[in-house]
Amino acid sequence: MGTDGAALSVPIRVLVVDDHALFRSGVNAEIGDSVDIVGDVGTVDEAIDAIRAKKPDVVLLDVHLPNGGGVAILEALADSTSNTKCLALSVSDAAEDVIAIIRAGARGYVTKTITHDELLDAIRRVHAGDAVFSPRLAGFVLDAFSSTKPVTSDPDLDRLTPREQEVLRLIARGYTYKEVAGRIHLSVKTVETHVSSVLRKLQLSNRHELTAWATDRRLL
Amino acid sequence: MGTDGAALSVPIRVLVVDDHALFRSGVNAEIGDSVDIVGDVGTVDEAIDAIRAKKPDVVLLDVHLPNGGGVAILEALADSTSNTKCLALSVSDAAEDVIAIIRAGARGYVTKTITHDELLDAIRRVHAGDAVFSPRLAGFVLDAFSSTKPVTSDPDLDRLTPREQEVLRLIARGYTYKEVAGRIHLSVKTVETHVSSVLRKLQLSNRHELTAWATDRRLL
DNA sequence: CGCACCATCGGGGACAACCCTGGTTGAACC
DNA sequence: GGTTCAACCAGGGTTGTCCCCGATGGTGCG
Repeated sequence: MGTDGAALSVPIRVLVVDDHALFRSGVNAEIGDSVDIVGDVGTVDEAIDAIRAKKPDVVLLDVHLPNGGGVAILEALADSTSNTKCLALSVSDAAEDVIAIIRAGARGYVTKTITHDELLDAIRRVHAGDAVFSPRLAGFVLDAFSSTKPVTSDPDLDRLTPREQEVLRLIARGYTYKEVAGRIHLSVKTVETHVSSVLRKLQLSNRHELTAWATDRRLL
Repeated sequence: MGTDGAALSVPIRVLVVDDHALFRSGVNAEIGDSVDIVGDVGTVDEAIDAIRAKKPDVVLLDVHLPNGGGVAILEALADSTSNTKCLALSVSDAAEDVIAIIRAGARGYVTKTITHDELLDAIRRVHAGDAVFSPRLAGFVLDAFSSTKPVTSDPDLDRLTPREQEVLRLIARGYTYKEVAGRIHLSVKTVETHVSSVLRKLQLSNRHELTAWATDRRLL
């Protein structure tokens, strides 16, 4: 069914980016009949130029390239308004590779162990706006995204008394001492005392660092 | 092939959470032969209790429930060390629903238009550690993840002179006037002047709002 | 050339932030 | 009953923030 689907409508215009010429010609031979391969290049700079010039529908993008890798290409094109989709294609199944290139804007990530039909399907789905991942890899992105390091028992935070934590939260949100005092019915001087001991206990020097500290731990 | 794959090995233990009893019995009838449905519940509290007690392999989780929805269940279980996977199952295909529940820790999201076989496949893949999405929905997560809304031509930002933007960046990072002055070799008074005009042009009242404004636009 | 705008710098003042040294109360613990 | 600690409050001082008023040069423009 692979070839038919593409041949019926306008074929998808694909650019292949990989620093190994043999691999590029392999891709060309495998899927060249089913999609319109508008070019194949081997360097970051060539890729950027080719994407700007030919505006392919989908870029088949190798992750590991000299001079910055696929991420460099995606970042260079981040501001362009084209609707070119990028599908990362790599031998690596390492979480950091996947996360880096997805964060840079790729719409999918498949390993080079993929079959002919699966690759065609992936290209079509990316072109249609879906995200495509080899089975295990999607989990990496979710792990990074859901960012669930609750750190329920934060040793630093535990050293603060309940009242100090309460004040900390309000200060980190940008309220002045006076506003905090009014909000939890204290005197300004008491708020100052609490903030001082919070700063001392956390080894911070001012409320700006405190805000950064709090946002780091997501206690807002 | 659906039934065979499950019957061969130990069947996957599934808990169904949905506030509509009819839907629960529908799921039960559809896939009860292929997986081991260890319970079906209709409220957040029941779900939390049931997950703790029965430790299912996969929770089929409705997104929209009274008292907090599926997100509340995921958050309540975030600290538990079980390896129960949650697959969100919803009528909604809204980006905010998808992002919220994935951020809370769900490992997949499919709409209720799914077919019998697709649902079984989704359950198996989630159980195996993959992430599963209905076609269009994965893109929502990637959009939220790659956080690439540079807003290169921000009209507000353009109204600032280059020097003002430079000072803005440093102030937003928490440096004091004195530190900014030392860093770009100006007098403190000049820094004050620049900050004042930045605050005036952006209609902000203090540096806390400025920090919030800057982080909003990711100019750090 | 006058004019607007930018960048640089200053004085003075009001207020907020931060630190220090105190104090009182109440609850918990030995 | 003495100790310890959280929570509350106060005075006084230094520094930082933000605003007002000004000033000087440089640049580009009609």
